Amino acid sequence: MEYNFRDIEKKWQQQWRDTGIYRVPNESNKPKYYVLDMFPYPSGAGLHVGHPLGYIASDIYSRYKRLKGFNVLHPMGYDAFGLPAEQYAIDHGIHPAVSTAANITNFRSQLDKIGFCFDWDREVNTSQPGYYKWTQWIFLQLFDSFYNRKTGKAERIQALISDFEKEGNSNHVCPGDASIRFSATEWKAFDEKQQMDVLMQYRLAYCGVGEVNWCEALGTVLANDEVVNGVSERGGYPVVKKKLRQWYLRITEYADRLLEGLDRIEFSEAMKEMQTNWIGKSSGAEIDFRIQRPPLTPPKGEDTPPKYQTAQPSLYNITKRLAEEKRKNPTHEEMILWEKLRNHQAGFHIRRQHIIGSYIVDFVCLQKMMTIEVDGGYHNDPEVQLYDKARTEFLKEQGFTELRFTNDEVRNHVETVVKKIKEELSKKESISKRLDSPEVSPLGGDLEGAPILRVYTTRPDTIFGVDFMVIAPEHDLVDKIKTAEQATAVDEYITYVKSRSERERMAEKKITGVFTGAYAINPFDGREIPIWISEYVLAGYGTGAIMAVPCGDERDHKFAQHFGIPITNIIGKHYNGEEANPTKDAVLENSDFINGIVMRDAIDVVINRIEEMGIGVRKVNYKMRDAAFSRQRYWGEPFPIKWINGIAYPLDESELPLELPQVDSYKPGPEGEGPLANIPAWIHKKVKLAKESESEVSSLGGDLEGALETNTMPGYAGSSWYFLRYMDPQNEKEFCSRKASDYWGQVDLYIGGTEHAVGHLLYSRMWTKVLCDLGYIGHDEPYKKLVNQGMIQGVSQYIYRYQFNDDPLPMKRITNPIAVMEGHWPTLSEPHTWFYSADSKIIDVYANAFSKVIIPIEFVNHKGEVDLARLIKYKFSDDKVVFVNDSSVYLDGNWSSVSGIEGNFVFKSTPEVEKMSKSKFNTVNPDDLVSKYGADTFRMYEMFLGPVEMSKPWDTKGIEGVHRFLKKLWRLFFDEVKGKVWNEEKATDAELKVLHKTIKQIEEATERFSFNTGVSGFMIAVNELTDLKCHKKEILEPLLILLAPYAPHIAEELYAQLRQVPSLGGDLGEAGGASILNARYPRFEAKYVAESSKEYPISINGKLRTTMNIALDASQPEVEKLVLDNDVVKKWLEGKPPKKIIFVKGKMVNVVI
RNA sequence: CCGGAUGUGGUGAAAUUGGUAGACACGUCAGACUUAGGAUCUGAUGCCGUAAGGUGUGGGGGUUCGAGUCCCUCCAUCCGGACCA
Repeated sequence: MEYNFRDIEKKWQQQWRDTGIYRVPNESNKPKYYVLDMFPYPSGAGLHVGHPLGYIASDIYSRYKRLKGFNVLHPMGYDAFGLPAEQYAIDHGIHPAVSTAANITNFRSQLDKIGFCFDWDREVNTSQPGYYKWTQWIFLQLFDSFYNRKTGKAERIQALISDFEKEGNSNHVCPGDASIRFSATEWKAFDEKQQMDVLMQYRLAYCGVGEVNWCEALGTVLANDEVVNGVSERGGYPVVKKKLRQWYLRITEYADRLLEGLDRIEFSEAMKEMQTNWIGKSSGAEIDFRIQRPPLTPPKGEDTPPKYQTAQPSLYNITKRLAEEKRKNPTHEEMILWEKLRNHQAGFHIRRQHIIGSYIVDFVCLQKMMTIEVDGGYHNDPEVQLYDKARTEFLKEQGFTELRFTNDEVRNHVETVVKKIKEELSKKESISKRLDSPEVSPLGGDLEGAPILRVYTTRPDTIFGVDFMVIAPEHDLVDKIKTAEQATAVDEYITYVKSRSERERMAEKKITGVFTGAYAINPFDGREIPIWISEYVLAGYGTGAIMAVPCGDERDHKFAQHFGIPITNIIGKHYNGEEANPTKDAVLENSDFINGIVMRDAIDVVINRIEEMGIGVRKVNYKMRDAAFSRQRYWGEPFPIKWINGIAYPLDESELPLELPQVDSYKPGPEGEGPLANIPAWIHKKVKLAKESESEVSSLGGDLEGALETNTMPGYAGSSWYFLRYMDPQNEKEFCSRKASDYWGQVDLYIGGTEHAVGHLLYSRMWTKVLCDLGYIGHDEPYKKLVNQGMIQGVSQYIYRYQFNDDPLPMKRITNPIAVMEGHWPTLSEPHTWFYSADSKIIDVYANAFSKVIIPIEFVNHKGEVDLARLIKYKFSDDKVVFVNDSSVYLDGNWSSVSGIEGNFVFKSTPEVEKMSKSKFNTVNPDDLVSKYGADTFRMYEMFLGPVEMSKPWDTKGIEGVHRFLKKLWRLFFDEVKGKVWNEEKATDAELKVLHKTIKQIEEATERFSFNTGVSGFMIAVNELTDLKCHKKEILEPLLILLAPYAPHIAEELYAQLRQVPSLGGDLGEAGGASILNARYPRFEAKYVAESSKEYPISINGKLRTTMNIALDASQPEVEKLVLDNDVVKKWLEGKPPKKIIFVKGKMVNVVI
């Protein structure tokens, strides 16, 4: 009876399917264990041998845990939305759902052949409405939430609104724009649109404006990897940055919790490091510098811009309405005072209800930088007081003095009030008089709302080493501070920067920049610091401006050297004048009040000082940006959002799933919008809005006409929560019942590649945290342990082609190094392409004349020899080709020797290890291997290759060894001639020892995911049992259970064979335990492997010289005596006594001479 | 440039805490059985050397009775990130 793996595997796969043995219940008294593979995208290319590596590892572990008595969840499904299917649809007109379904069918059949224990009843597919209904639902939760920094959790927008109504936003710094501040009164005065705009700045899923890669020629938006060198990958058309409305996830709010959570999960240090770097937390300070600059030339003509723009531009549309409102409805007291102050009555121009920053002051004299407030009774309200305090601080920071009067004072003593105002005004210097002085107030002159230069630095301690400032070319200040003399140079530079692609900026390390003409003032010593513009400062990070400290920062140093900016040394001998030294351990010099302090300690001193002075704040910064969450594509989840009058309203949950419409074309919409924008029926689709929105909209006039969102969600939307859906995949009422998620909890083991280190893994961690904060699940980290599988690389094969160039007769030159015998060269009537064997010496000699040509690996045998006949037929059937090695020529199907020596009629290719991919012709299809060797062999060989985490090249050769092992195992049970050979005899001690040694070894290897050593453990066991001629059921049955996770089919078959005879040891399995899947894992018993003696290695001075068999319970003196009596030891001692004898019980003996 | 990982026979690799380096396989060589061998089995196989012996885990240095393993330093390869103040 032979090992007929084809029949066996087919039979058991069918049987397992029929009995539903892989179905996992959500209720069980067994402990749970959740094993998950990273969500595959079902690509059209199908699987190659690299893909199942992780699945096999997780399958083995799942089966192992099941045998160990766990209720194991091990599901599989498809991340089915994505670009490739969309591209295929554009190219072939086939609906992505159709091609995706076909890919899935193929994928599934490939997986099935390998014999995985997935519970297919739990299969999910992100592109099916039943699934993406819940993706949309979660999006709505994100949209309806904000991150409360006070509690450190996501909370409902409604809670935020009620806080706004009570106290404005004084307790909720706006994450979208920290300068947005308003009181409860102001909030209430905002109209619907203003309120919604403000809320949008808080939502965890929000809409903003972002830059996309827009390709005019293709009329579409391209992904980053579709843009190569500033042009489109397909077609090579120019790509520009275009601003489009985009959805984002406010993941930055979770930066700290994402960092903190890393301490609680078992990811590799490398992985944690990557995530930490990506989040990029740094702490330092934001410091404001006043800017000094010669006055602008007075504006000419009619269109004089308003002279005093003090409002914060981003909020202007909100505050303006509010100010107008207030001007129209002044309080009684405000009117009284206004009548006394208007028209220069106080000697200066006074304005009322004027916007400064995001605040509205009652009265202001801009020339004197003085504000006047009239307090009503409500200012006793604590929240309003808090708001007033913030405002006073802000105004003070801006250089304003504030006068405050009560309503009573104004009503009853208005003349005294006016007198006081006049006094104060005349006391203060006018800003016009101080324009040239370094004391100029940042809000003065014509600085048009851009008064200060705010920089972010991690090194405030270097404040006295600042020799220049650098602002990003995109910085708002650029146009406002450039001087007339520098204007042309600045404009030219900006043009130059715009002309450069991001790639160029990164690739070339050119030092470029331009001086603005303006100076910042060092707040501590009044030094004038020139302000430069350079592309090395990024607009998106920190404040888009830096204080440059050349002696301590390499880039600053190079910049200073390049432009000849004098360098201040604040670290004495630590700076050598040649290159910057970024140390924190130097003692500061030339640094005023921090002289003599170690830099590390000075950081806090300076931050405290600037905070006292009100010119800066301690600040934590993150590299991480909010995650873009929309795509201008068709094949993704539609957003359940309707736009009405510029406001985004969520749809009612009853509208979910909001299904993708059928389209005729997958072409992008106008202006880079997604294909959905082409469908009027989509845009105008009648939908029900969420309840509150519905009533708000109707209260505004009930115009429910609007437009459905035309963006779709990105690929990672569905994969950010899929691990939850597996727990409760058929639930139509919830994304996952709390009961199910509480039972299954975290994914205990997550296996997948490193390529998702920062994308998927961060996003799904964030989603989990939000869902946890909102109370939908009970844990805030999705994956307890992560194992990264290495990549299986392919081995590509190359041959060498001779480049003809202009030389029509290369033969002579090329053949020169070979001793060619006269008349042996073939006579060619027309030009041929010449290929040279990898071992040809000519290649070394004329290296430049050759180019490498990739050939499919199936034409190369294991010795590296190319099957030329097949290669020519496949690849060069239309070409005239000649193949040459060092002594022979292959032409027209025949080899002939061209040298005196006998022909060596082989043609070799050069192997190279590369990524496995279709384009490299180096893929190996698992289906072929499974049909040739069987799934069990394939599974074990993938594991045998090496540690799962490690990348390694695929080499099909070794699979024979594993196959041989399974056949050898089979022969312990059945002989080809004799048939059944297994028996029920009592096992010997030696046999039991092999078994228990193996139990221990396999169990330990499996526990630590060392599946390669697990496989070799089985090989050793089978080799040893073969040597012992052991065919005993008592030994073989437990061995099969050990093997079942690795090679389930053969284990099940042999187990069934053994069980046709009543077992001696009683029933090992549980209810319905006929299958080995339900068997109980054998218990290791130390007594069977106990030894009484050991073959000790005997070393002399640490070098092994001999071994001796010594009893394990021998004492040190006994051992010393034995060892010194040994001939080899005696020889080395040469009669002298040893200095020392080291004896480690059970390990070794070392004699020191 | 920064960060991470990895360097062990011809190849994939093993060596759980510092204790017999190369287990287990592939490949190669020799042999057996065979009409045949791309089946199966047996033996050999790190390198140098006939041998005794020497030498050997990327290079150099260190700690130790003893280092693939710990420390320092340099080099190479691969993978990420890109000017993050």
